[in-house]
Amino acid sequence: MPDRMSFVTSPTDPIAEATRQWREHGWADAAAGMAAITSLMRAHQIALARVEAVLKPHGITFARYEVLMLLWFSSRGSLPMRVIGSRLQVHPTSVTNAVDRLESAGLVRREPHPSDRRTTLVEITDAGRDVAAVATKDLNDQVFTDPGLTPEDVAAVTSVLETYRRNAGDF
Amino acid sequence: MPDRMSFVTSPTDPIAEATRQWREHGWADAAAGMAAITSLMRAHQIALARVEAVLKPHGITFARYEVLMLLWFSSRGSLPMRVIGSRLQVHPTSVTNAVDRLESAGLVRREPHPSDRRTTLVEITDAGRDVAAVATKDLNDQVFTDPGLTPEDVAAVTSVLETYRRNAGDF
DNA sequence: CTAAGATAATTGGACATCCTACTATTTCGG
DNA sequence: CCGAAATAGTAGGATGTCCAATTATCTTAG
Repeated sequence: MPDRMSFVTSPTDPIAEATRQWREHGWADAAAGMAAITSLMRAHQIALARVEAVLKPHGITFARYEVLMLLWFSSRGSLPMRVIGSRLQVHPTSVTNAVDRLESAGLVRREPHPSDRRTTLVEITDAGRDVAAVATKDLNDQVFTDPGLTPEDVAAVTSVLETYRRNAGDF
Repeated sequence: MPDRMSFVTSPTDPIAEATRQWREHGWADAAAGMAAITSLMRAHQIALARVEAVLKPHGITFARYEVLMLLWFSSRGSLPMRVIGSRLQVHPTSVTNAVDRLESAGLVRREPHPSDRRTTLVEITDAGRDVAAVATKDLNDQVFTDPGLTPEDVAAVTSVLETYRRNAGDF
């Protein structure tokens, strides 16, 4: 009675299935790379959803959280837009977007740069520091402390992706 | 003259810097998980940009490419919208969006399901098969065959992310 | 010292993703 | 066998990301 029990059988991993297809079509040399990159896409989707779910009650997204933490950790509590974009490796327009929303929520404020009038400094507010602290506590407790892998696997994936990022010129 | 040579010094990895901050703030237990997940976000960004750059000349995005490949590999060349969403693990509205654009480009067509009128079948066209074939060749040549990591690292990251995905109920 | 080039930020447009309805079917329990 | 519940797909809205173009402001070469 295999059908009655089908709910306990593991469906095939779509990526394993794609790998099989790649080999069958004569693309064996590319199969492993395809699997790695596709895995990255899916894993990202899963991780992002988990993180966003924790942040949602605090009224921020991961993109805005990253901006907030960057400002929180900065010595003056403020950074130029440009620096934020370069640290987070996102397009200047994404920074504008994130800062717009953070500013509307009162978590940061824009200040003119004292010596370069092209530059806008983004400064974290007290409310921003509060949100950053509470959100970080929740993220640490609910996601980062147990991200869903063994500590060995966590270290392994971080290490390999560090190599990948360095090779890509990420830092 | 360290300043004159600064262009050859490696700037600090923002993730390594964040890890240091996490430990300093007493969140050592969460530091590794934070680093892993943040690495995943950055690596995803890099990989997606590379893939999209290759697909752009073919007039498709990675999201649409995945739909196209799923249909190409299917025995009948067609699948219900619902199945596409469940294989790719994306929201039904994302499938609607991708299929709308693929259909506008003539790469797929919507057909009524013969027995269930709620269901829409998406069928790949000849033009769709052509685009899938050429785009795959380019992706294999320009990205997947040499994704930017050693074969060992590629295997390692794929394996760990497979565990991650399985733990998350991805398959 | 001025004009050309570089840099900082923003605006507007294109896409992808999700969520919350909402409609149309199909399935199923009393 | 009929009405409630489940399922399939879509429309509208929010968010994030990128690109191209624009405005303002430095910087620098001649």
